Amino acid sequence: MANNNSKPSSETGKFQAIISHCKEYGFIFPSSEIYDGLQAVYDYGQWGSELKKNIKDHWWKSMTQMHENIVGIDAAIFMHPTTWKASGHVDNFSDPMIDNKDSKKRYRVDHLLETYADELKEKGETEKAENILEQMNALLVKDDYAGLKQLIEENKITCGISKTCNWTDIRQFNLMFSTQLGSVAEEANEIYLRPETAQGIFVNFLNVQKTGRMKIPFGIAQIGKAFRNEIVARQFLFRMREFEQMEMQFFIKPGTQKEWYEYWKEERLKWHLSFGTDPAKYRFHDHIKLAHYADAACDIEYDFPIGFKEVEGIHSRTDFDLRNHQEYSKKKMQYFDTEINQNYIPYVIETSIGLDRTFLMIISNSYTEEDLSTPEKQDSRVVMKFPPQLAPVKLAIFPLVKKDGLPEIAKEVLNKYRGDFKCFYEEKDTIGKRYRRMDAIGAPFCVTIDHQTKEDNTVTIRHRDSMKQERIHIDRIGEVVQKAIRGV
RNA sequence: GCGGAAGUAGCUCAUCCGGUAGAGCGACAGCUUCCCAAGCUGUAGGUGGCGGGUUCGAGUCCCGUCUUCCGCUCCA
Repeated sequence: MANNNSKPSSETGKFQAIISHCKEYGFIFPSSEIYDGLQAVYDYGQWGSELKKNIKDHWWKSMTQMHENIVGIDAAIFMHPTTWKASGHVDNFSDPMIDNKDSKKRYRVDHLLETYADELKEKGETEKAENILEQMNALLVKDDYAGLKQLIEENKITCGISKTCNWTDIRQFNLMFSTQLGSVAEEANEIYLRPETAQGIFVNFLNVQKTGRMKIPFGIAQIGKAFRNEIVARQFLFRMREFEQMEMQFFIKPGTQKEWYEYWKEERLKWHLSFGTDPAKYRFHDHIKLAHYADAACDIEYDFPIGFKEVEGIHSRTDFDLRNHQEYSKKKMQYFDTEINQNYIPYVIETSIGLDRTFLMIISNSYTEEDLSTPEKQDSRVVMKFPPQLAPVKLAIFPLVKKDGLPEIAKEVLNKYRGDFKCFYEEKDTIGKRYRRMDAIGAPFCVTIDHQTKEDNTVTIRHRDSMKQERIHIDRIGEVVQKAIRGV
């Protein structure tokens, strides 16, 4: 899979340009920037937060409003610590790592030893290989890092690059952030900030099923923050330590997971394409190596300026989570299916999309630099071609000049529509400058009130993408805008 | 975490061999302007990432530190 993701430098230049644009026009700021920022944490600015909210609303509606068998919840970020034992996050996401001092390469300790064991097996030394793996597992269970290092050194396991056995001490990288619950330090319990929102759904499975009288198959959707201590968190919004997920867990009858997995794959891709994006910008990536909880998994990848990257994951999670919660909590996580007169633990298909990644996807897909030069004059513009439904500002309202009563009429228009959708009023600078500023934040429409408006109640409405203008009656503005923002 | 590069006004950058910072764009106020940025006038913005050292004197030299970018490594 080596380098099919790499992009020419002009494309990484585009990524830089997008990052700059996001900061310059109030979409994204580095977190606590006045203190030099905080690595891999970002804040959403005045237009970014509008865009983000619009994406959320659109997803939420497509799940809970457009499906009668999907409901939403909003579970807390703090959860009982046992949740993460049951989910496997405590044991499966704290990998010991080791670095070779000469090549500076970093390895997962278990991978390093397993590779060595495989080599031994190839040479026919099966017994020795098994022995090493046995020792490794025993040491891993005890978190005996000194012992693991010793095991590596005793066997003279070398780095593939440097061919030396010059290793650092073993260090552990924890996926989850922890904090203390309880006001007195000594009595406080260590709890985690959730690394995924899904568990909030699983622990509420029975509550929702019973109080909502839900019948399988049904889904529970949730939007919320999650936190992960990534080893390397970079690439702008793509890999953040604090991020937001939009997840839906779909509970189904065991044995039907194949069909439902395929169904949701298709359904989710349709959602993405509903933005009018070029289908060639998307691809599925099927997982060969599956996470500990899945029996099938794929990603929907989008062709970012930095290459095809995962935006959404669709996982067939089996009954792993509910079964484990049943075990740890001693509460029956079962559903009585009246059709077959039987109890069972439902299987689950998960769709999990990164909100921040979706945001970055929409931004990347919308960001356009246009050369508008004519023989007489050099000209260019940057325009965010957002789907109108997602645009942070729907309508900009300008008086052509700020006199002759034009601002008064413009403000009447503003007051008429500001309750229906986000409007922006501006009366300074030349009309051209104002148009271009609106292009930069992606407002799909600008209306301009001019002297003719006073005579016949018509205004010009200017379309963002084509820059075309048309003259319409002042009472038709709302209808034109509404039609566009319904049409995603 | 490692290697490389960089950090000067909101943005892009300049300041030659150390002598207490300057431009364009932008912003703001006003003028002009009857529909697509770069007409006119004026104003405000920098303890040169931060800390220390050398020096009569440091944005400029040295050390440390933080942050960002590129590459490597790792991954729900």
